Amino acid sequence: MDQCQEKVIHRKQVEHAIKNIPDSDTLQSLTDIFKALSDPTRLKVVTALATCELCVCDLAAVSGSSESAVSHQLRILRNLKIVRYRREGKIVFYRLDDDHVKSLIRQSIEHVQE
Amino acid sequence: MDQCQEKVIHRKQVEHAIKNIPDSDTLQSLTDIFKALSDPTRLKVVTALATCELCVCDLAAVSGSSESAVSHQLRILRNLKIVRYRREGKIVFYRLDDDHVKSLIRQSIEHVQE
DNA sequence: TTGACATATGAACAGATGATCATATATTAA
DNA sequence: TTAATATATGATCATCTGTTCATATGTCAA
Repeated sequence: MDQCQEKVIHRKQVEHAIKNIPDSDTLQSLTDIFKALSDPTRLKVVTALATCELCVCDLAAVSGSSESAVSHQLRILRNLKIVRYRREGKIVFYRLDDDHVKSLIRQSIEHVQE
Repeated sequence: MDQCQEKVIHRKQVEHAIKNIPDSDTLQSLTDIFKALSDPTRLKVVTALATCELCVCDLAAVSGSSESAVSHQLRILRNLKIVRYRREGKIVFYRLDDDHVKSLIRQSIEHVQE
């Protein structure tokens, strides 16, 4: 936008295109959520949690990875507010924080399978 | 699924959750597309292309990165069939391959902005 | 053909990422 | 309190990623 100015060939279209790019906060949120879902372990965890709440041990079994690895990934998902958790004694149950991600994945699957 | 079997605490839920995880081909396609959209340069390029076709130089200006960097990213988007291109003389015009990604991003923006 | 321009690509490098292992924390039961 | 269980976390490390720089390719005009 401020570089390569004299080389821009299609000025009108470029200006229009720039307007369509989300503001940097939105852009950051988008890349965050896409990145969260771009790892197979995390995507398995999230799709599993789309059915019901599960504990860390369940999620390790479901995703086929170690409990430690899952726990690390759950922290990432927690920080992004993609999952919530509740503790019940020794066990921590995770669930999706809301249904946004669920419907996003559902729609993505439709796209991919066409 | 085949490891940590004796530690699984909620067998029923785990079995149900596993059924909800997409098959490995679908999973791969999903992580591919999410990964493609998880980089700010690529996401800017894709959202820009949601308005109209643009050449590499335009996309460099639009995304605020070098033409070389954009070209590298465009190859990734090309390989994933997210963008197409056509050459017109010296200039190569890129556009979205279909509207799937466009609507996916549109929906994601709604999620993020709520 | 030569030169200029638009784009593509390979090599290299810094930074990010995800798994593992060891260890720490939290909870419960004995 | 101690031991056992479930989870969390820090350090480490191999791998992956995205950019830059140099160079190659393709196209057109002179």
